[in-house]
Amino acid sequence: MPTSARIPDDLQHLLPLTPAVFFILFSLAEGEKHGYAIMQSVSRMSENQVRMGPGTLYTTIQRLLDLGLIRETEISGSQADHEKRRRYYKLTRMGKTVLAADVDRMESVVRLARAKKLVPKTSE
Amino acid sequence: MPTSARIPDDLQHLLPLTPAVFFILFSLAEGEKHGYAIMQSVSRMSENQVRMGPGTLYTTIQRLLDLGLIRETEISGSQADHEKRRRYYKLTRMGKTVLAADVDRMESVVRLARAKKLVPKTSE
DNA sequence: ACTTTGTATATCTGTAACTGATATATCTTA
DNA sequence: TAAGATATATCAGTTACAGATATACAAAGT
Repeated sequence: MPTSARIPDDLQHLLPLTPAVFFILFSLAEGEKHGYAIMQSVSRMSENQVRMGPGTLYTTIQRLLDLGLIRETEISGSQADHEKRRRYYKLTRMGKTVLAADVDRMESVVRLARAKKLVPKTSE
Repeated sequence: MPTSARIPDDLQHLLPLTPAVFFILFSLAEGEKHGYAIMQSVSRMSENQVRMGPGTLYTTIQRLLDLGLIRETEISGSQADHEKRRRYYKLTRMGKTVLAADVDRMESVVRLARAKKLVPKTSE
């Protein structure tokens, strides 16, 4: 299994991921996107529970670039005019690893909660 | 089922819970605890991944009190001397509801991630 | 033709949340 | 009696986030 790399010490402190970071990484796990598309997909995925304005979006994107969790892609091939101003991002290998680690962590928290019957299911 | 109340608008913005808030509520879901015990249980539950110092702990406790998600309990009955300075807290009904909502949210995120195969499992 | 709405990125200011250090005091154990 | 664990509290600094504002172009309505 290839993507199972360990997380270096200087990124360990990111876990657990903050909601904004998590959703951006999670959104990019679907495939590469530009900023505005990330905003929309976060709204959609969270059923409008999470409202991420441009302030949070673009500053967080910048931080994730600096951390090396995402990177900007060179869009090749034919582009319509309106696509020229878009800036596309994708997860780096490290970004995938960090995201996967946090999903695993969440899964074990949920399992623990259910097992101990600490938390009743509210719906479904 | 009784604990399935809806979350009022003024608390909706708390979701998704920040890591610090989540862990304190989650820890108290096991039963009432004092602050120091919360710190220890967070370390234990997260296998030392989450390090919550006294700064985060006590300021977050104060915030959760103000929000009505936890409340201080009157410890009745016999107490050893060293227990007198402890301050015990427990989840309120609203605290349980908010925690349950966030666990549900996490569960659906994990399910979505696995279903779409967005995120490979790193271990197990 | 013009106005509104949507797309798209960026920045700025203020606030909320978190971090680490420091302080204080008691209890336990060596 | 000194050290380390228990226990709470506060303070100063930083990080992360939120909301507003700005810019600019595209699309669609009237």
